[in-house]
Amino acid sequence: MTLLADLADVEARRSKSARKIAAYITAEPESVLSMSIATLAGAVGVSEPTVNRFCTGLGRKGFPDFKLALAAELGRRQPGITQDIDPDDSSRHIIDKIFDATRATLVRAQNQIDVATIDRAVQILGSARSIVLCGLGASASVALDAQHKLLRFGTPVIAHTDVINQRMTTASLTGEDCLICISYTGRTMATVEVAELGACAGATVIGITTPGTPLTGHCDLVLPVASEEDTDLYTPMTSRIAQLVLFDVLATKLAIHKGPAFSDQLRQVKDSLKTTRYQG
Amino acid sequence: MTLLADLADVEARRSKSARKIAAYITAEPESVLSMSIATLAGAVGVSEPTVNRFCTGLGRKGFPDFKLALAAELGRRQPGITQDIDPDDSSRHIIDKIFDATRATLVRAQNQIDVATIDRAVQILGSARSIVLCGLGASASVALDAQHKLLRFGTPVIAHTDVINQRMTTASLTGEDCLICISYTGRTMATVEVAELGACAGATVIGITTPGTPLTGHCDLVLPVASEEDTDLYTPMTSRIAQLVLFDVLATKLAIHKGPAFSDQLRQVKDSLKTTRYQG
DNA sequence: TAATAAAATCTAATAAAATTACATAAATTA
DNA sequence: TAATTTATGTAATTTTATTAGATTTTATTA
Repeated sequence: MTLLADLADVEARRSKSARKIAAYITAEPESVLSMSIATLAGAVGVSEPTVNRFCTGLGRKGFPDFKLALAAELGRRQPGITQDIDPDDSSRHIIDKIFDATRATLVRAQNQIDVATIDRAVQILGSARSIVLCGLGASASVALDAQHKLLRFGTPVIAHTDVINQRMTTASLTGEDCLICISYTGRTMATVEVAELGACAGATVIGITTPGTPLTGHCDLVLPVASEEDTDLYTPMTSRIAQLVLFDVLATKLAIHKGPAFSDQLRQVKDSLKTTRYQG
Repeated sequence: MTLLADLADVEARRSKSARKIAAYITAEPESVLSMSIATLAGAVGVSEPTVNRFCTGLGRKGFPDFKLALAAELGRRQPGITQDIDPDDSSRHIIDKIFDATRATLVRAQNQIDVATIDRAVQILGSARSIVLCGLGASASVALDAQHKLLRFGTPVIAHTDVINQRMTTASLTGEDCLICISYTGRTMATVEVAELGACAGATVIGITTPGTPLTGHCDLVLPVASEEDTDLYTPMTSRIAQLVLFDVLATKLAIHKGPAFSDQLRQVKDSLKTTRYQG
């Protein structure tokens, strides 16, 4: 179910008209849902059969079937309404609400991701001499999770969750090093100061935070994380989940970036753990 | 979840034919997507205009529009099939695949949750004298995240990510303490041994792991976490996300369990952080 | 560069599907 | 039980999508 991604691929592989259609649909997919094949053909400037061939070419039965697939895809992208938790809710309700809220956060984060920014971050991580991760509170465990993911790449990486250690390490970074500061609020003074220290030391600073906050001022690159919470007393903070998945994306892209020879190293790291486990 | 919920409401409010239609669609919504209005009318045993009126009665423009809404709704419910990541995938594809895989894991975890088990876990946590969290590797950051969530409840809680410290602490637990062991594989020897130590010491042991693994043997209560991975080299480990959300559920239920007086304490903890942040 | 072949696209005709108008039947109420 | 409202079905109409065949565009080769 990667219809929208397939649409992006059309850009390269298919004919001129197909590209025009794909571009139009990518630009405003929602409006296509309420169009007939004639309306869409007119809007794009091609004939109806061309639109129809476009749909069948993408593996659909026809235009209506294509619209259904598009609707399903968009539905997945549209965050459901996140509802506050009521102390009187049943356990089942609470579970559903928390999972729904988490999914909604993921959807928002996914929509927010800019491919070019990710690619630049991967470039930076791939060429960094060392990587330092800083986070406090909930962001501390995100930093540690990221450390665990990045360890396997061979590049020296450390997550600091102690303000003193963060400052000591950061102050002695060089232009070849990369500092990743994680803060959901982007306002934690200690973390902002660490980012500033890192920037002064010449390190490339990547911020994983809410855009437009004090932290972003000291960052060379900001990976925005959807933020729309802290409204309700009981609803948990879900943005850290989005941050974790963001690191999943970075680590995965980095592994691919390193090339096929590197996959042997990944396997070695995996194998190194075998003796620590009871075999199934 | 508007449309499917609306369908359930139809049961009560609308006419006989409308109920028949709603029942049919509720029973197998996916198959309706590939039906024409005539096919559906035939399957249900009503006329085409009746189906049409049913759709408009639910606030849709007509049958095709209804199908689009249904497709969107189903798309939100059922995460796409998790696809392995191909090194040749575009960045957009990789991002979508990772987010989809994460959502799929969440859906699986959500379906797997047993309300009674959660409630029992909350009971245990609520009455524990102290809580010890143990995890290694990826589970270490889950333990730390859980610690961060549980800190605000006042009960002494600590996450250990060092095997020696884990054993030392665990061995000296009492029957009033609670030990939470986190391991996605359920086969990490060190963690299994820690669980055993804790059980011998008399502590209540909660395992957050895959059912049917060595770890579960030493647990008083197992919170299962959907596991279906490690197949692909590049696809990231998503079960830790499910574990985090599981802790969100536990912490939220615990906050409610503690009663309304406790919400003041929650606010105090929140307020205690204010001076560490730049105000927006 | 011109001739030829392949493809992409369009116009027009056909088929399919959905909607509307109107008639009939069922249910509800006085 | 008759009157009235509401629900449902039949058939006609309209909208929408698909197919067939002609035409143009693009690519290929002599």
